[in-house]
Parts: sequence; C-alpha cells; structure tokens
Amino acid sequence: MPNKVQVPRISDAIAATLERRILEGSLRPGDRLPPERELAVDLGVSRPSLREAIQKLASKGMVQSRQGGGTYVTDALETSFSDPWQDMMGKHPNLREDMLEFRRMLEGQAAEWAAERATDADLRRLDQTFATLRAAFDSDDTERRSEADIAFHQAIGDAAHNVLIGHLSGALLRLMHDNIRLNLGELKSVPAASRLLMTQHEAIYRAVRENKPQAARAAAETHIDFVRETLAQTLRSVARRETAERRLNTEFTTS
Amino acid sequence: MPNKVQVPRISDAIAATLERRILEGSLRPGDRLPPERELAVDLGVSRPSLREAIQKLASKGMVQSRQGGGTYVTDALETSFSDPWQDMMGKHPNLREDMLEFRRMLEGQAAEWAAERATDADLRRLDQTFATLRAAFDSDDTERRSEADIAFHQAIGDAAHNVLIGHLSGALLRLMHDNIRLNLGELKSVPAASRLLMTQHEAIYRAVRENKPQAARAAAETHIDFVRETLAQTLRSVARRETAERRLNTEFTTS
DNA sequence: AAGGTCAAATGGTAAGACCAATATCTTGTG
DNA sequence: CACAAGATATTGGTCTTACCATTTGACCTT
Repeated sequence: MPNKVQVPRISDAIAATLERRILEGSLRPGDRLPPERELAVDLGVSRPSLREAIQKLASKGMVQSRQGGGTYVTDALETSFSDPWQDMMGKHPNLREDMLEFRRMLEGQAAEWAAERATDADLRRLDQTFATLRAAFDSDDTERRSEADIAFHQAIGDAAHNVLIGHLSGALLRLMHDNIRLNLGELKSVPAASRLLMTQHEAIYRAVRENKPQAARAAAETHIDFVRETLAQTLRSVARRETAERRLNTEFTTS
Repeated sequence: MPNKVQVPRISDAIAATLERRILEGSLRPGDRLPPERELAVDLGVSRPSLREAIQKLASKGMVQSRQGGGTYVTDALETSFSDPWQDMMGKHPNLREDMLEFRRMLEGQAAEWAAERATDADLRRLDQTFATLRAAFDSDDTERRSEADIAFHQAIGDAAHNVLIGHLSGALLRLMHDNIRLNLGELKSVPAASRLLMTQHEAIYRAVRENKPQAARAAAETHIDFVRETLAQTLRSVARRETAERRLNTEFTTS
C-alpha cells in the first residue's frame, strides 16, 4: 500500500519529450504535430504508447486533437503569461509605456545572448526571417509587415536560448501589435519610419550574425527607443485629431 | 484552426465515469481499481481506450499505477496543479536554469529602477518588509521565510514602477519557491546560507534606500548568482540518487 | 470559375499477444 | 511448526495489427 519507487513509464518519457520540444520552440503554438503513425516511428515507440502521452498533454490543455484533422499545439503556456495583460492593455494606455520600457531591457538582453549563443540553425532561421522582413517592408500590406516583424524578433528571442526570453519576447510584441492595430490605425503614417526601422533591424541582424553581443544589445535598445519615440509622437497627433472629433461622434466610436 | 465542435471521445467518457465514481465515494482514496482487463469488459470498452483514460486521471494526480501491483486511487484529491509552468519546472530541470538566468536580469533591473524611482511610500513598505524578512530568517519556519522573501522582492519590484517588472518578479519568485519546496525538501541544508542571504538582502535594501542604482543592480545580481550556485550544488547531491531514472529518458532527449 | 464528389490522410477504437514487475501460493528447510 | 526461498498467478506496460469515423484536399463535372 505505501508508495514505492515509481518505475519510469514510456508514455511519461514521450510526454516529456514533446513538452520539451514545445518549451524550446521547435513546436510552436498553432503548429500541427506530425501524424501519430509517423511520430511513433520517429520516437521509436508504438502508437498506443504515443497516444497515451498525447492524452496526458491534452488533459493539461497543451495540445488538442481533431479526428481526421490532426493534433495541434495550443498556447497554454503563452496565455498564462499574456492573458491577464491582454485586457489590462486596453484599459490602461499608460501600460504601453511600461511595456516599451520593459521590452527595451528584454530585447536588449535577447539580442546580446543571441549574438553569443546562436547556433547555425538559429542563424539560418534568422537569415530567412530577415529576408522575409525586408520583402514585407517593401510592400504595403500592414498585416504582412506585422507578422514578419514578429517573426524576426521571435527568431532573435529563440536564438537567445532562454525559454522565458523566447516566450516573452514573442508574446509581448504580439500584444503590442494587436494593441497598436486596435487603438491607432497603424503607424505607417510616418513615411520615413519604414526605412529607419529596416536600418535598425539590419543593425541588430548584422550584430547577431557577427557575434557582437554588445553591439547587438545597443542596436536593439536603439530600435526600441525609436519605436517608443515614434509611437509617442503618433499618439500625440492622434490625440489632437480625436479631441476635435470627439464632440461629434463619441457614442459611435466606442465599439 | 479555430475550435470546432468536439466529437465526444470514448476515453473522455471513461475518465469522466471513473472521476464520478471517485467523487461519489464508490471509489475511495487508497482503494485499488479493478484490473484493467476486467474493468474494460465492465465498461464495454477496449483496454487501450481504458488505459488512455487512466493516463488522463494519472496526469491529474487522481490515480497512481504500479506495474504488477495495480492502480490505486490517490489520497490527495485536492492537488489540482493546473499551472502549466509549474510541472514544466519539475520535469525539465534546465528550465530552472533559464529561470534563474532570466531572474538575474529581471531583479537587477528591478533593483536599479527601484533605487532611482522609489517614492517615500515605497521606502516605508521596503523598511517594513525588510524588518519582517530579518525576523523571519531568525526563525526556523521555512514557510514564513518563503513568504517574507517573496514579499521583500515584491516590494522592490513594485518600487521599480513598471507593471511588468512588478508582476513578473513576484510570479517567478513564487514559482521558484513552490518548485523548490516541491522537488527538494528545502535548501536550508546549507547552514551558512542563511546569514549570507541576509547580507545580500541587506546590500540590496541599503542600495535602494540610498538611491544608488548601479550598486542596487550589482547587489541583486550577486544575490541571484549566489542562489544559482547554491541551488546547483544542492541539486548535484540530489541528482546522484536519480541517476538510474535518467538513463531511461536518454534515448528520447537526444532526438 | 464554381461547386460537388470521392479518395487519401489522420485521429479514434478494438483485439490479441507478449513482457516485466508484483503479489500470492507452494514448498522445502531449520 | 515457523519461516524463508522459489514457483506460479496476477496485473500493469508495451507492441502489432486491423478497422472505423472524420476531415481534408484534389480532381472532376457543370
């Protein structure tokens, strides 16, 4: 009756492996897992065992399966961080300033560590996301630019090889983009900003690629400073416009 | 990708049935479940399906299986550990290192900003929590020491006047304390550590109180470095006991 | 080009077999 | 007779194979 030493079960090991892949970013929220038959072969286990492991993860809300569709990674880890702040952002605009201040520290550290620790695989992904970013910024598709921006910073965050940095840098940037798109239209109103942003992104990119931690940190901090300043200006001008309009259609803009 | 209507899975129904029997008392804590083969026939399902259901319950800590022995209803019913990060910490020890590395940055920045920005009210609260901390560390009540430690660091995080810093420093420290208390007994095993910890806390406290941002940051980083080193030593001694278990997971962690 | 149909892909379930650890019974020894 | 060592049965752990149900997407028809 008393608990003896538990013998390791294979399904636990499988679950731990999948968790680790999710944790380290090789399986991201929204991704689809490989088919069970295939994954079972990869891991060298039987499908029932793999299924038991998946059940465990599903019961913790980390994955979700649809018959015939596939098994998808959910964002259980992300939401436990970002959920409480999602609504706070909307209610307290001054949070945006805190967020930017925090991101200055976060992205600076991320860039520094990325420059120190990036593996070849990280660099390849960085190359790819940077190319995408450059292409996206030439277009006028703001949605595409947002995604490319997030992907680029996410790649740097992952290259820093710290789970918390990786999750937070992605989550916070996503939060900001959502918030910006929600509250203002977009800050493409500043035409010269695009070129400057790309220059800054390139500076970060090069510093990481050339293994220059201090330069990478400085470039990242400069980038955030610029965003902070630009955003503040945009907000001021928007505030002026809204003050004039508020008189007319107050009750309609509050959708 | 959006959630569609989920078709009922048989394993969920089985898990629900067993859960109901446990909650209604026909299966009491300590009881042994019927053998899987028998129970599968009773419920009219296959053994793999029943096993998937049992895995779900096991991952929630409601039952516990021993090969050859049987499956027993756990006596701890109220242990609803739903925080994904919490059990991640337990299973993936390298996450603890990431956490400490992250906290070094976070607490350093918190102390620096606190030294710059603390208001009179912040300082009064800091005085109070520091006094509580000193009193708690003279006692042997580990729970009380944990709470005082958290409260002290929380006070500094709040004094930094950045919402993100405030939330994260508290949340992460709480997470670590829970995890330490869960996985090891406690690190009071190092007798000299207590005095050193108090010295470090006092260094942070004084630097913040005297408005010395750089000194505050340095003191906070030193503190985390010490905790990291102490924890690593404690873990190494504990790890020796678990070497056998690790061998079995190796084949999956190297993929 | 739009829409419908059907086959492939994929998760869900079932059955049977064997292995490994445990529990229980049997047996032999003192 | 008591008790320990071994043999046997029980039971969870894993694998293999097969088939069903749903979804997806490509191909075909209109």
